[in-house]
Amino acid sequence: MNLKQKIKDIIFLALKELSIEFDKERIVVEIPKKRENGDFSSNIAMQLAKLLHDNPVSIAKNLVEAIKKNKEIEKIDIAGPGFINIYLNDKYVFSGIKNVINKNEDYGKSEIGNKKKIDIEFVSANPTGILHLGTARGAAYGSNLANVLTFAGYDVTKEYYINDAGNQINNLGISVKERYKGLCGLQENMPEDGYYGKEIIDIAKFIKDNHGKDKLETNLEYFKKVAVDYLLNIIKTDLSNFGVEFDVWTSEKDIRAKGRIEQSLKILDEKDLIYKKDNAVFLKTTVYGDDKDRVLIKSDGSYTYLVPDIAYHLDKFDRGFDELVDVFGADHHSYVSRLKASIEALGYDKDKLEVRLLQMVRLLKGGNIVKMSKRIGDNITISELVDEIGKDSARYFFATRSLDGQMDFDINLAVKKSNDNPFFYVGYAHARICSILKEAMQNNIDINTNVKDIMDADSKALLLKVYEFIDVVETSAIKKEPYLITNYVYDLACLFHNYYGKHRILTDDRSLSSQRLGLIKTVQITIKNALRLIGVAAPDKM
RNA sequence: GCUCACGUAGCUCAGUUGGAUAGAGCGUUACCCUCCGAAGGUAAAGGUCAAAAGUUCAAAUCUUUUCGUGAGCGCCA
Repeated sequence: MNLKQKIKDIIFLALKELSIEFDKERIVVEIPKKRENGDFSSNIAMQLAKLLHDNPVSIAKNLVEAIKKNKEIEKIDIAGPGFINIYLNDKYVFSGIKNVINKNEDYGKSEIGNKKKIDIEFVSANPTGILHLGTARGAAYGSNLANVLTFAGYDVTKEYYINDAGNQINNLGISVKERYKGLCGLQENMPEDGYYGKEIIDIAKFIKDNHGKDKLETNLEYFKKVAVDYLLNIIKTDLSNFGVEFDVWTSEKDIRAKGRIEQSLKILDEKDLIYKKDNAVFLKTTVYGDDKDRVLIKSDGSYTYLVPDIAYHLDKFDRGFDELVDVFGADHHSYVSRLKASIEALGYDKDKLEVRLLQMVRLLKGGNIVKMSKRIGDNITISELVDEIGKDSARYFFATRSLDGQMDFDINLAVKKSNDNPFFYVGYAHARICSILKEAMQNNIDINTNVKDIMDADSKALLLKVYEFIDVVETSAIKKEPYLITNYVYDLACLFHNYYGKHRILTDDRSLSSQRLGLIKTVQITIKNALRLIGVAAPDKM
């Protein structure tokens, strides 16, 4: 149960009782920063002041009378310019402990998603190199978002789009072939826009080790295929080690083979949205708000990147999703308007596609910016990241940041300061609780969920924080901002550490001890569930 | 020049349906282990919320302008 939502309901009913018309969704209930301002507070009276031509305090007075009647409410104040501060009844609050413990790993789950089918496409890095730091951010985001949405009751598909056709793959094939020629003792002619990563040489070596010089006369298709397979394999392994798994891998080649391109072009042509100019074929994206029309077929007869992408989105829409999410790097932001325009041109609702842009990650080494480029190959790969600071620590780090705002990642600092990582702070809270629970078990002290003797302000504050989890999950899902989970779990850990310092859990009083155990068990469950959503395992001991 | 982000403590960042005295961590300083894990807690110091104007009971938050930082502006993807 979402307590904040419950308070909204109570206020809504009170308004009804006073015959005041007000949209329920517009009622604002918040958790005050200061505990003395109530467990929950609302500015509803101030919002209504203008509407009712009355002063907020007198509106609040009437509302308070109506709200008071609910048995869950202990006390209600009017403060300052007209805030309504609500305090919940202790008995009511503490009776929820049982529920949290019974639900255990399902605690925090919500139904707001209503099984809505949603497709999240992320990473989708071209198989022309190894995944680096920048893609790690997108990988973490997409994976966390999928977890949160699933927990909130959505039907989620995680999808990776493989650009395994087109120009870049040609370049890849050529690069590998040239490296191979080099290894075979021939003159190497690496193209200027080729790929210079170490892994390209590895692939060439791989071919040479298996086939010697037999493949020197083989056509480019062979090199392309070997390279793509080889790199995809690494990409899958690296993602898996980073805790990121996909449900669907869609290949551009397959999309082309299915005739999706011809199908898209036909639809656009029938709508008269295509025209020829300067020997090229243009799509009238300006009709749908783009700055200028975009080329679909170049004057040399080949497709631009936009064509297979339109075909791909057509394919996704036809698979029956209620909503599509694309996660792109900020360097593709100008692409959003033409993609949306294209979707509208196809006759689909462009608002069903939500594009999330993630700002760039800058890599620092000892305070200096390292230029990251897949072509040059000077970068930190995901696997190096996992090796150096650990999967959980890395995942936690990316999860703390919202998508907007670029981030600097100093690898030297990340390694050195690993003990100061907030992940350890949260993990430590969990480990501490586990340790206490273990100690209790050895002394045959059971958990008692029937709490009645520890209804002090600190216990209540801690428990209310636990209850906030479900609201955080819902907000995080609606806003598609998984970092809210990280913020929350940090706050929860902070409250717990504070509580631990002030209140001894296990004492000579066995009854009191077992009640406190019930309380901290809810904290442990919540931390564990929250961390699971961001792909991090909660440590039982450290 | 145009488009999109961002600018909050020395550093890294929360504060995003406008709300009460703007908050954490790191770093600095002083305390707290006879006792469930001190990878912790308590406290101090640190702010013109980039700047200005506007909207209103109320602005870090919304609007406009200016400055700064980053990304993009292709018949590349």
